[in-house]
Amino acid sequence: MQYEISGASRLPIYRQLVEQVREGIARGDLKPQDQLPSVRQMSRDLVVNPNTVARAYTELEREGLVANRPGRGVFVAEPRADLTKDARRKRLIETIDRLLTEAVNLGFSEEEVARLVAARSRQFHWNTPNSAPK
Amino acid sequence: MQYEISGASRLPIYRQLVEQVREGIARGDLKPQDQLPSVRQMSRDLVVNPNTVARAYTELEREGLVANRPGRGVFVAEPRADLTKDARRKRLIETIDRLLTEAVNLGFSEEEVARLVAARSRQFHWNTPNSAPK
Amino acid sequence: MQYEISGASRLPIYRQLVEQVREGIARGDLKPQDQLPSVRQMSRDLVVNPNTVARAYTELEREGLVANRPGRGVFVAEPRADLTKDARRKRLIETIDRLLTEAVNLGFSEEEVARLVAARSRQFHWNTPNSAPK
Amino acid sequence: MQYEISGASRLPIYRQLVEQVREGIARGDLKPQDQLPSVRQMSRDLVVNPNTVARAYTELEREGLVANRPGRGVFVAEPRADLTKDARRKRLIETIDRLLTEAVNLGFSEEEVARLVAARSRQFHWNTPNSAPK
DNA sequence: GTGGTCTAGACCACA
DNA sequence: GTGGTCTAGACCACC
Repeated sequence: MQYEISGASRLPIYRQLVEQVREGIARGDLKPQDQLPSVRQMSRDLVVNPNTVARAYTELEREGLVANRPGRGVFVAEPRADLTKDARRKRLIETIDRLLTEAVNLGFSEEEVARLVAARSRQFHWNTPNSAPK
Repeated sequence: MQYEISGASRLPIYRQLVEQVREGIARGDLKPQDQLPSVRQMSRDLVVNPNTVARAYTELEREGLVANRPGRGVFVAEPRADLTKDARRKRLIETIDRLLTEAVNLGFSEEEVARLVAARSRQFHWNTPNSAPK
Repeated sequence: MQYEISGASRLPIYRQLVEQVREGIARGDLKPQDQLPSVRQMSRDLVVNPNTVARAYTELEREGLVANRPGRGVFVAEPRADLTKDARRKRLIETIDRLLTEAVNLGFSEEEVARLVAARSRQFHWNTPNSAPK
Repeated sequence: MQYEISGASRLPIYRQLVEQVREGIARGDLKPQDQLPSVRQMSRDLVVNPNTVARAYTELEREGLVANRPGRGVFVAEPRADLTKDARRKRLIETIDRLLTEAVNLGFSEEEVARLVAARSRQFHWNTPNSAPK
């Protein structure tokens, strides 16, 4: 996978990295057990401070998306479901409401939003209903 | 409308206020020309500094969602749509991708997301396709 | 670039700063990716409160003219044009009418105004018609 | 002439009035010696505080655009030229530069601006070069 | 070092 | 009463 930080973004560098990994996993570009570049490698590639990369990895580990195996590297974790169905629903609904708020404020119609969501969905790597954690 | 701020949130107070007003407008709880609580009133209610409330209102004014009328109060503005279709689309798609990323990471299926989006949509106050800015 | 604020002006300090940066960009004295003086630097130079400078920068960011990169500084943004042609036209015409009103009240003739506008135009850094947003 | 205040404007009411009279004179809708509505009349018509109207008239008198004849009313003044040609030029150029700054920032081309200025000029009531104060 | 947020408290303009 | 501006000074996140 290709990582890049936009010096021009208002987003802190470490957050840009976190987002890219999160999205990489969601799109299926990163699969469980894939190894991420080492902190030093990544920091050289992107010309950023190693501390900044380490911080991004720490954040991702805290979320359970990657696992740090000391001495060997950082790997994409197996999907876990440490949250209850209810907690996960609640979290998703918050994000959905934020999306709908923005859509209404921007003047979109309900249909346009549904259509755009469906269109973008095709680019993601969905769990089959069966494999979804219960 | 009821406003509340949570000290526990990672979101700054003024952003929490902005979000709540935005959502109030999107849900139709706040209608054009409705008066918002005065800066001082709100600052007393929420026990925050008046400057913090004023900052939220200023931000909302810059977005065109409210109009500050010095000496008279702050009011919900008539909906405008100054942004090009392109700029608005781009902004929405970013939010959609964030949503889908989170949904996949949380283990939801494509259908579940579509269903939840449709369900939550009913609580919002959509523009009719005709009145939507082109 | 040289910045200066006049205590005698009826314009608030932060607006004076905003105007000067806007004009600097329009004249081409400030180019995309140029770094502006840091908040603290500028506040020392002009002997104003850092908050006042920060407010000017925030305002400019909301207009899309500069980008604030936390921890790194404030930079001139790449030109964007998110506003619809209509919204931009309306805004410009308001300013034009204010100009013409003043010109008439000051006793200038139509030709003098046109001539002066043309003369001053040469000092600005125009978009080529092709690169202008449609 | 018809006056109106937009409760929705961010501009103070008295300034809205000042602007309308200024523009009325510049467009030729108000001619020298025309009588303006009395403070009480105007305050009733627009449903605003008489103090607010009085304040607008005071401002206009200070600018020399109207003359208050105590006991008889407020009248549009004869065009005067109490400012030197140089002072008037300087003032106009400031406004022109503000216009050009905004035009460039909004992405207009030099030609578009010249065209728009010419178009709007036709709606104003220009002094003939001869009658212009020297 | 950079910008971002918040508080406390002051003074002004507007209605 | 309303909002708008400014200062002083604090603390935090980021690089």
